Amino acid sequence: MAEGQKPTINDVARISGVSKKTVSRVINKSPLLGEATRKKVEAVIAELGFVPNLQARALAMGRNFLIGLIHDNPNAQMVLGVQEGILDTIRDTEFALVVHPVNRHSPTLADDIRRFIEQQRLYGVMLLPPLSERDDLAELCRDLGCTLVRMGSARLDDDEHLVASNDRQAVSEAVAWLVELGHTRIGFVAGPEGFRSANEREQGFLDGLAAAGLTLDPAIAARGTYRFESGKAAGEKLLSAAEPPTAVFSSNDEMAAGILHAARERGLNVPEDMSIIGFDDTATAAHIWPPLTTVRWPIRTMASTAAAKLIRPASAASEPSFFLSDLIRRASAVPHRS
Amino acid sequence: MAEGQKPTINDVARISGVSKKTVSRVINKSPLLGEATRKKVEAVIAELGFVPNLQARALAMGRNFLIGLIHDNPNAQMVLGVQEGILDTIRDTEFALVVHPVNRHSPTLADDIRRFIEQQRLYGVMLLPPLSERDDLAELCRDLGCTLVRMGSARLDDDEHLVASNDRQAVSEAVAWLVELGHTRIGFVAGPEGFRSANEREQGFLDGLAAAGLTLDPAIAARGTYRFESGKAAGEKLLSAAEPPTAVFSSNDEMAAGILHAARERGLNVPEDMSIIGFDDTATAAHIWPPLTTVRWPIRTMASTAAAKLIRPASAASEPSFFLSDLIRRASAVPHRS
DNA sequence: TTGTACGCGTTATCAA
DNA sequence: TTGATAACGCGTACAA
Repeated sequence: MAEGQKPTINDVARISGVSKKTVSRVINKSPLLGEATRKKVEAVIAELGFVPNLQARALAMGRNFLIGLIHDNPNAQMVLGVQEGILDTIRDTEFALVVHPVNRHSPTLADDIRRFIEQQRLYGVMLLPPLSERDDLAELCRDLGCTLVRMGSARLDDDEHLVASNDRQAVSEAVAWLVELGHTRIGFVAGPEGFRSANEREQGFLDGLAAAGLTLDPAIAARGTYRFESGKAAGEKLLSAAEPPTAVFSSNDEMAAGILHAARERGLNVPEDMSIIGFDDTATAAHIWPPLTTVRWPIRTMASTAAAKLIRPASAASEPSFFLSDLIRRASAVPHRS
Repeated sequence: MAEGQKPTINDVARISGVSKKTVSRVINKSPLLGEATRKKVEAVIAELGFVPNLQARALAMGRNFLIGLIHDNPNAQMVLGVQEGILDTIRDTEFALVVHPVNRHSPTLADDIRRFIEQQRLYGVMLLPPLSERDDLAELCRDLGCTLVRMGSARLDDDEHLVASNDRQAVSEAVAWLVELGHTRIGFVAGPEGFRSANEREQGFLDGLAAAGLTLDPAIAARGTYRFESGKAAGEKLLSAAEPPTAVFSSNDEMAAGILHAARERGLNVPEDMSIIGFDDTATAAHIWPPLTTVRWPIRTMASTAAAKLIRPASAASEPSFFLSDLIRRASAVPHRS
C-alpha cells in the first residue's frame, strides 16, 4: 500500500477486493452498481481518506475543473463580492476558482488572456466589466473552447452566457427619488466614454429626467473616469455653474466622494446645499460623511448565478440573467429646500 | 495529427522528427541539448501553437502548479492587493492562483481548508491574517504536504514561511508624528482581542507614548472590532470623556471613519477639534473628509515576495521577510491648537 | 546528445 | 453488475 503517500484508486480497489473501474463507478455515483459493493467501497474510501486526484481525472476526462475569473479591477469590493459569489456555488463541487487580474491597457492583453486559458486549460471563464464588454475577448475565449459567462450592465450576450444588472432602470429610479424630494435642477456626472455601464447609467438618468418632464442642462453635466479625482473635477465644474444644481447623480460612488470633496472645499454643506446620489454601494459609501445614498446591485448573487451557468451549462438558460438593483437611501439626499 | 484537437507532445515530436523525450527537454530547457535540434523543435512548437498540458505534467511530476490563497476577507482592498502581488510574481510562470475565501467562524473551517488543499492538491498556499495567526491551520497545511507562507504583522514563522509588516514600529512612528504636532492627550482605539495585528499596533502605540514620556489614560481608550460601527462606538466613548483627546490613533481606517462619524454627530470638526490617524490606507482613507492620515503597508510587494518564497523554496530564505510601512500624512492630523 | 519503455491516477471500451 | 485493458499527455530511468 501507500507508505506515507496519498492512497490511490488502486489501493482502494485492492483493499476492497474489487476492480479499479468499480471504485471509479462509486466515485462517480454510477447508477448501475450493487448496493453492497458500493457500501463496501465507500467504507474503504473513508477509512483510507482517499481523495481522487483531480489532475489525473482531468487528464483522463479531457476536461478539468478550473473556473477562471478575468478582470481589470473595476473596484476591489466588487471583485471580492464576485469571488465570494462564485465560491458560494462551487464550494461543494470539485471546481476551483482561478483568478487572473489583467491590465486592459496592456498591448498584450489578448495574448495574456489566451495564454492563461490555454495553459491552465480552463473549463470556463467569467469576464467582468469593462472587459466583458469587449466582443473580441469573448470570441477569443470561445475559440479556445472555453465556456464563458459575461457580467455586465446590459444585454451583452445571450441568456446562457450573461448575468446583468439593469443599471438603466436603477438610475432612472434614483432620479425619480430626487424628483420626489423636490429637486428639479439635477446635475449629472457620467462615467467614461466607451463603457457600457456608463452609457446605461446615462440613459437611465435621462429617462428619469424625461419622466419628470425635465431636461439636462449641459452646464451642470460632466464626464468622469469613475475615479475619485475626476469626480472632484466634475464637482468643481458643476458647482461653478452660473446656477448650480441642487442635487447631483454621480455614475459611481468613488466620483461621488470626489464631488463631496469639491463641495467641501467651496465651503458648501452636503446634503443641505446639495444632495448627492452615487452608484455601486461600495464600502466607502456608508463610511463617508454624509452616508451616501446609492444604488446597490446584487453582485454576489449575480456571480453565484454566473458560476452556476458555467458549471451546469445544461441548465444555464433557465437561470435568471437580469437582476434588480436597490436604491439605498442614506443621508446624502434630502428634500430640496425651496 | 490532431484534427481540431490541441496538438500534443507527440505531434511535435513526429513533425520535427525527434523523440518525445527531446521535445520534453526543450520544454523544460534542459541544458544538454544540441542547439540545432532545439531551434528545430522550437520552430515546430511555435508553428503548431503547442502548449504543454499542465494536468498531464502535474500527474507525471507528482506536483502541480496551483498556489492557493486562503483568507477570511480582512478587507477587500487588501485581498485584491495580495492577489495582484502574487500575480506579479507568477504571471510568466506556469503557476496559477486559486482563491478560497472562508469563514473563520465556521465550525468546519479546518475541514474546509483540508478539503480544498487535498482536492486541488495545491503546490503551496498563502494564509492571510487573521487566519495566518493560527498555528493549527499552518500545521494542517504542512501535514498535507503543502508549502506555506504566512502574511502577518509579527514574527509568526521562520523567514522561509513569512512575510510581515512591522506594525509595531509603524504605529510608534505615527504616534511620534502626533507628538511632533504638539498633541499630548492622545486617545487610542484598539483592534479586536486575539488579533496579532491588534496586539502589535497596541504595543506600538504604547511605545510611541512612552518615547514621549506620555501614558495612556484608560478614559480615552477603547477596543473595537476593526469594523466601522465599532469605531463609531469607540469614538463616542472617547469624546464623552471628561477630558476628551485632542488626537486619536485608530488601529485601522474603517474604525477611523467611524470615529469621524461620531465626532460629526457631536458637532465637532475634524481635524480642528481633534486629529485622527488610521491604519491600512484603504481606498476609503483618501476619499473621506478630511483625507485620513494613515499607515500604508506595502501589501502588493509583500504578496509578491510571498509568492516568490512559495514557488522558489530554495531561495525563500534569502528573500526579505519584514517590510516597512509608510506614514501617509494627510489633512486629518494637524498641529494641536493650544 | 538522443531515444525506448514505462509509470503517474484516472476514465472509457468492451466483453463477461 | 463487474472487470481486464487501453487510453489521456507528459516525465524519467536507463540505454544507446
